[in-house]
Amino acid sequence: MRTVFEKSDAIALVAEVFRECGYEGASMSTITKRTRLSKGSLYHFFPGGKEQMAAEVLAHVDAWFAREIFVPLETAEPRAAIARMWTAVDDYFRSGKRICLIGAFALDETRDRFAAPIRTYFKRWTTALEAALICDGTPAERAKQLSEDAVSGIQGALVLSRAGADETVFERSLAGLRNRLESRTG
Amino acid sequence: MRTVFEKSDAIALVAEVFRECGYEGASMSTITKRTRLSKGSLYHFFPGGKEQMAAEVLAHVDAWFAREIFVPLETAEPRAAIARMWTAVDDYFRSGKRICLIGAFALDETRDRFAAPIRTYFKRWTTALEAALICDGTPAERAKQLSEDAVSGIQGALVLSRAGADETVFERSLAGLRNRLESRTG
DNA sequence: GCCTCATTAAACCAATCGGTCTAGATAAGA
DNA sequence: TCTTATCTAGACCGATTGGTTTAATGAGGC
Repeated sequence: MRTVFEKSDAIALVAEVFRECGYEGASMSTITKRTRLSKGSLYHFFPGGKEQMAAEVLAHVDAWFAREIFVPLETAEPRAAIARMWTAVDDYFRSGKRICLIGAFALDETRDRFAAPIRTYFKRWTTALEAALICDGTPAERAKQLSEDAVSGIQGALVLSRAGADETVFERSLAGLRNRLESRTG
Repeated sequence: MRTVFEKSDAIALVAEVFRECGYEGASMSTITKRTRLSKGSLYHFFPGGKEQMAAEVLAHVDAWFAREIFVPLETAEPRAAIARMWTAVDDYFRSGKRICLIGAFALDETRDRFAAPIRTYFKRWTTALEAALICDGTPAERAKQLSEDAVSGIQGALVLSRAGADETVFERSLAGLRNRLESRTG
């Protein structure tokens, strides 16, 4: 049997495997099994092998966040953009059931392989949020702290959620972060 | 040449390798190289292999936190115990240069292997902190939220710090979390 | 000084790793 | 319809994986 994929499908499928297993934990055989893509297909789309797969997956994730969150924060009306950010985040991480690939890569030595895209992703997120807060009238110093708190709070909520202490912890944390951001903004 | 180790040394050394590489990323050859322990020694101390190493490392980390943080929160005077927690955390994570092994394990499928100790660690931390806050006069609902915020905030700060966006982000985040906890407590 | 036994070093193993290659299937253009 | 270029399946490769075994080492009790 032969099933034909497009590269964009392949990226999304491979992304999910990296998200679930991490870079080292995702072996080629795991990837072929879970994506149903054969090695032939994978090496056709990604001649650079596993490293290229991960690099393109990171770029794909970054592009999603840029489009849905960073650009709005950078260009749209601050309050609307921030509100949109919260719903996009909750949506993307499926209420804590899905983790942040880039955050996970940052924790172990995988970071060394992809240092630049990882740093850039977080830097752009905090900077964009900070700018939106300032634009909305928050003092610069406070805006910086609030934006870092929000982004790092999201990452922490994902860890706690995945740790399985509580099913509802992600939603609750997100609501708390959102509240804190809004009450200092308005 | 022959160097003799004790098991407790072995656990601490192996822990550092898991922390840096993650469970899957830490191959036996990586572990032998970085710890300078031969396979013979490792399998002598941990007949159950890599899985037993990780299990004992998790127990070792949990014991440290229990002794230095959880038990004080559960039994000592709340304010002193909370103050002690912050210094212990900053110390343990070396100002963000070291990550939380248990948090990292929670993110990928390694979690499925060690679900119970991972869940217990975070549950005990949040519960102990919550109890200390209540004991100090914080309303129950608020105490729950504050304790979750603090623990997840620490995990998030470690992610951001390792992502390398900023050298000082961990200290700054920790100070912010501490402030928030104290201002609502006092 | 001599045993004893916990501990170590390193050769060794099957299984799996990431990666290559080839033969065949198939869609699209001429 | 025939050709061509793209894509897929899976056998195959050497290297590395987690794990086992065996012989040697050496500290501590006698």
